[in-house]
Amino acid sequence: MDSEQSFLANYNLSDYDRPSVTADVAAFMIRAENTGSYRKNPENKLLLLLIRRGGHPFKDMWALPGGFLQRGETVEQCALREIEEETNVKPVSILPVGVFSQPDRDPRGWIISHAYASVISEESVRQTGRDDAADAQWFAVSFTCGDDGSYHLTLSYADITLHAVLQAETTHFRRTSFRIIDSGGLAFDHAAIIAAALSALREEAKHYDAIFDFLPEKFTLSALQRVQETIMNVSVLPANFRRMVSGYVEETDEYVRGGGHRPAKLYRRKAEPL
Amino acid sequence: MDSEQSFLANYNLSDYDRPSVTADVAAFMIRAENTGSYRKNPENKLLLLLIRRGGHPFKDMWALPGGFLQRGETVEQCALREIEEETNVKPVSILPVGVFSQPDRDPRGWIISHAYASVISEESVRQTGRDDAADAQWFAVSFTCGDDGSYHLTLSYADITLHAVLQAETTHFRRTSFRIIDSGGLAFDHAAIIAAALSALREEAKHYDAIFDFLPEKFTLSALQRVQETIMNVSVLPANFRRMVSGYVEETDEYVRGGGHRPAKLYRRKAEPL
DNA sequence: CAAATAGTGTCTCTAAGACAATATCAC
DNA sequence: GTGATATTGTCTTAGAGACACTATTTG
Repeated sequence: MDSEQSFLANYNLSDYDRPSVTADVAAFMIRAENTGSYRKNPENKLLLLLIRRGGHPFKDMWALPGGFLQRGETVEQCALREIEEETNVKPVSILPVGVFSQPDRDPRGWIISHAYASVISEESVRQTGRDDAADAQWFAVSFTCGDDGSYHLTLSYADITLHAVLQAETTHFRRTSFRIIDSGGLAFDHAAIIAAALSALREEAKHYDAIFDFLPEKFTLSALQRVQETIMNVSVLPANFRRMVSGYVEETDEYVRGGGHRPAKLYRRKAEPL
Repeated sequence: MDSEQSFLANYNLSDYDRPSVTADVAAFMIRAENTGSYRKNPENKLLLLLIRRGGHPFKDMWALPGGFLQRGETVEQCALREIEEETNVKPVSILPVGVFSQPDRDPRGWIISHAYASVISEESVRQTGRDDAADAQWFAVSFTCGDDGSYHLTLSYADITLHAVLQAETTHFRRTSFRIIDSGGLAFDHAAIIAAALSALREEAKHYDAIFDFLPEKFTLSALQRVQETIMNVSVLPANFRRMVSGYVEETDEYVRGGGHRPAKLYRRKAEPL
């Protein structure tokens, strides 16, 4: 009968078969683009960061940023590290999306991926983000649901357009997973990961939880509403939106002037929603 | 410049440092225990399956069933396999709870765990489950929240009582994780996994989504209500509960008699809630 | 009949959606 | 003034919680 200490001294994990473990991150940002008129408010575009693969497999195709889990870090820390390495920006928040472990999902071998969605504010990218790497680009996102449970994911940057088609499948506990019909030129199973990340992001936005991280500390309520509408892809009446978020924000005494219309009060996220 | 084929032929994943990967499952069951009176309905007990560890580390302590991911299966399939190996019952449903990857969580080394909650019906355990293994037992669960965000998890079976204390910590996106204050004699970080699984189960039960899996195909609405109340640890007025689940169930033409009171109609889960 | 559960009806309150109306700026 | 957004108020409707009431069985 041996002690725990001697057991552990003789224990060798490498006796067992092990997969490689990665974290892949769908990093989202919203860019406010000015309209022609000095009166009108800017229009929002939802953007997703993609990396052009330099090597095999899926060479020259676009993929989510990600990388292998390193010893001494958690999977979440790995995801944060990867996104920071790629953008030089610390994401405001990170959200677990799911584990992708189909044995054949990676032609290199047995690799399971932990998917995360992360939110990056435009402000932080302007301040510290490098936009110089040609292999990393922000793609405009369109994600629409057909009436038969099919989803269309369109990612576009300059003259590049990736169009993926997915089929939503409801698993237990009304969770949905996405089966790839057409990867649209995205590497690995990343089309399905992106779809899952967008669904997770929308689920959070429902409760006004992901939307603040896209904006600077102080914001107008209409800017917050545009973020909400950009993510959810539906529009809300301003009066109702104000009432609904009123519990999550607090006034400041500052205003935004110069818009050719009534100045808007700046708000701040309230620490304690209730 | 080499082709993708030759790249993959020379690619060797074992060049990289890899963790071991496990799935751990919190399997829940509800047992209806008859009261003394012939009139009264049975009382429900929420049960959790624990395994007494036969070897180091944490020898002789209680732990969640689980095991290493095998080549060729997904993490979810691994969780299902582990719970089926242990109980001889195929769980009705399985729910991802989180990934636990703190580097020091397992004294054997670098092991990351994928936690699942699963629901098993009492009926299926009575039919095919072996209850003979002395190292696998169903523990009665009590999980209560203090007013300061501390949680008390009490697991009891016969004369064994495990009492763990945890601190809830709200991470981003109002997800809560649990920090172990006192493991209460549970192995590894399983106290935190169990707390997370119970929280996830309650979250599902809010939408009447996990509760059907505890019951046989046909059930009375009051039995369904007792399941809901057992999981959520709150009581509801019968009239309101009936109205709220009315969209999720459909009538059968069968009745349960012999209860010393008005017979109850049996219901069935409705396939399409809306 | 008594005790217990099964099942229905209805009141109130709140929250969400729709919409009307006013306020305030820059040009 | 005009065109745009900012902001407030109110009407209606749907759903949740509370509660009163009826129905039905078995010892």
